[in-house]
Amino acid sequence: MTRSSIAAGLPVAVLTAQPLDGCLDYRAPDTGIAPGAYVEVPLGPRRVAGVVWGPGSGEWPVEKLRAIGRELDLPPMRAEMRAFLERAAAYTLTPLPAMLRLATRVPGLLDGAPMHRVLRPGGAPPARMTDARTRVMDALDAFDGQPVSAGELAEAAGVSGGVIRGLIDAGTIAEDAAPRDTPFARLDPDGPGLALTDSQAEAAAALRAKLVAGGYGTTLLQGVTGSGKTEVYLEAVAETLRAGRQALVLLPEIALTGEFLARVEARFGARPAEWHSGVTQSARRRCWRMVAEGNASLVIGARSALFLPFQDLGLIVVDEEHDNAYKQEDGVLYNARDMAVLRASLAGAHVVLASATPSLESWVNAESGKYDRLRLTARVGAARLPEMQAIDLRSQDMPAQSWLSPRLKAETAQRLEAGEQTLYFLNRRGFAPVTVCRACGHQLGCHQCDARLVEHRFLKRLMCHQCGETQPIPKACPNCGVEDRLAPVGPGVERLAEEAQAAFPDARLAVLSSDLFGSARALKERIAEIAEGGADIILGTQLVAKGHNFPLLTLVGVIDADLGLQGSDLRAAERTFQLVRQVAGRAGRAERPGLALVQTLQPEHPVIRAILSGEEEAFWRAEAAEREAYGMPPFGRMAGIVLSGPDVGQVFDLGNALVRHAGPLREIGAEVWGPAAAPIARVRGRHRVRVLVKAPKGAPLQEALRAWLAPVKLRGQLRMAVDIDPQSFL
DNA sequence: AGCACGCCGACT
DNA sequence: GTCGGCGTGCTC
Repeated sequence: MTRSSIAAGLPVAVLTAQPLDGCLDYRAPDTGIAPGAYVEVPLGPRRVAGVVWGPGSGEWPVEKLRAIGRELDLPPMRAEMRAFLERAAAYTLTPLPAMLRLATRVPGLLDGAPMHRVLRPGGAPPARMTDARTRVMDALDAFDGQPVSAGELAEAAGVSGGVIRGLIDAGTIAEDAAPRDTPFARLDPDGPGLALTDSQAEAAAALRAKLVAGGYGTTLLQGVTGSGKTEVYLEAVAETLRAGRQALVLLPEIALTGEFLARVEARFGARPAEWHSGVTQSARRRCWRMVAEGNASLVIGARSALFLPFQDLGLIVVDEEHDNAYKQEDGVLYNARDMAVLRASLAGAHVVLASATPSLESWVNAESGKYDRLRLTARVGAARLPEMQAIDLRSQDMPAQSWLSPRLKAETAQRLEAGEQTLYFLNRRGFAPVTVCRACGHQLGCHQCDARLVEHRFLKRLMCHQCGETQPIPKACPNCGVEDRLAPVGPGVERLAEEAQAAFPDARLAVLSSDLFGSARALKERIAEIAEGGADIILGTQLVAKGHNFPLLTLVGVIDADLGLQGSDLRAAERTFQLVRQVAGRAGRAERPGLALVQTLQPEHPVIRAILSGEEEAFWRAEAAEREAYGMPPFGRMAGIVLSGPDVGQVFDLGNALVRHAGPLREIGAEVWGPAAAPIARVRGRHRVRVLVKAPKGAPLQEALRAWLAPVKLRGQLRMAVDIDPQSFL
């Protein structure tokens, strides 16, 4: 029993993942119990998992307390992890139990470590030795004490299960129970890495020095596409492994993990643990338990891996840190990049934020010295940054409903001639974004959501990109009933493919769009095929902006650079800049120089100019100045309150009531806007309304929000979600 | 989250 | 009469 242990019979606060406001009090078992212990507790008619959070509140009469069921056979949750969950809950205004749920979302937590039977020599010789039996015993010897199941042994010896069974019955082979989940293979930090360039080696040395010094710190690893950021931060991982600590690498997209795992395996000689939505239940259980026991030294994962029970976390890498996939948009609303920094600061770990085009938040933190910064300015090997040029669409002679300019087509023809690849980037899935009736002008929309229906010609259906629902393409206009007058308007990648195929009939085309692949695996395979030359022209949505290597690619055409610049969203410029830069970075990664052509109607726009000139710092400075002028993040703080319900009037009434009683917000000098229709105004029949709050930097925003929202009672179907640091704030 | 309680419509 | 729809409320 440790010093902080709670003695037998005293009230104990236990946190469960049930959607309550906080802990419940239970009676400590006869042995006493220490904070952090994983326990099973009775709750109503059920038994649920929980974590001992500390001494009980004492608010519940002691005689009414129920006893803790039992302590689970798991290493206790560390104090720093409990602190992390509390701080994350307070920051995101999430109830603590919901936070715990993220940290205990693993199959079979209550079941204990699953066991299976393993075999070892039993000593007793069989009455009769046969040829098959000899092979089995030889095979068993070859396993040399490693746990082996009956099935594995039968396969190794080339015999049927019956032979093994006979030997077990004879006592020649003995059975033991052993945990089914085994430790991950030790990773060799000194395995063969790629040779580093001078600037890579310099950056790696700087990171190693920080890790050796120990303690919390955050480094922005800012390197142009193709500069080899991965190899640099893998050196930081190596240093963490040398110190015997655990490392976590977060990736924005699970489609990227395959390529990445292969790289890690080449560098460290074994596969690391994996944690994301594509991992099977049993692999998930093994990962969680091994991380908790310190038997997994490196985890490659999606944002939720941040909540794994690391014992000694030394390093978190957030790759492509600007990617908005790090922002969880439903359930608990958190930004994994920010939570990584929080967790590391509590664990005494280092954070590496890697990106070619950092988020403005991280860039500002590096400028102000809050984060360290390492730059990689040169591409590895012969690869050079592509030349970037604008194509002013106003000066190009193009027929209606066509999107490939003569200039872009001419360059493409040259690449086809030379056997090189071309990529057309258009961030629009489907065939056409709008379907309009030529008779009455009606635009086909989703009846569930306020979104237009997008024609998908491959599927031969109309799809709502909000709720994913599809329907056949109608013959008659649902508004005026006139037949055969529905026409697609505007381009999607599928339509662009049609135009490209017409222009280059002999070219092999590949369309890369998330909706065309049933699984991450299928997508991965297709990308590998294309990288090896399986296509001449690649047509892609933003999917292609994320870290895939196409060595034969020498020309990138950005079909519509203006797409992201519309609207008044302050983040739109940042996103466009990041996306176009990342896509352009795909060109000329091997020995051949690349060219990126950016089609635009506004070549004089500051964002387009920054993209073309490569004056990245100028772009960030200009963006930062603009945000500062408006008091926008990161120079001010924002929160969005999203209200939803089936009755639009009710939802607005609640919004108006909130705004009328915004006293606690005014007290901290915050501004309140709204209520207004949320950026996605209707989803699956639920109307969404948003109230935006903007507070000065340093104001106690969460505290004020709590005071403001505490009295709100949600009636009926009404729901409320608080989004701290929303991604869009138009 | 589950699971019970409770209060109104269409059946034996 | 009662079987069952799911709105509301509770779990130490």
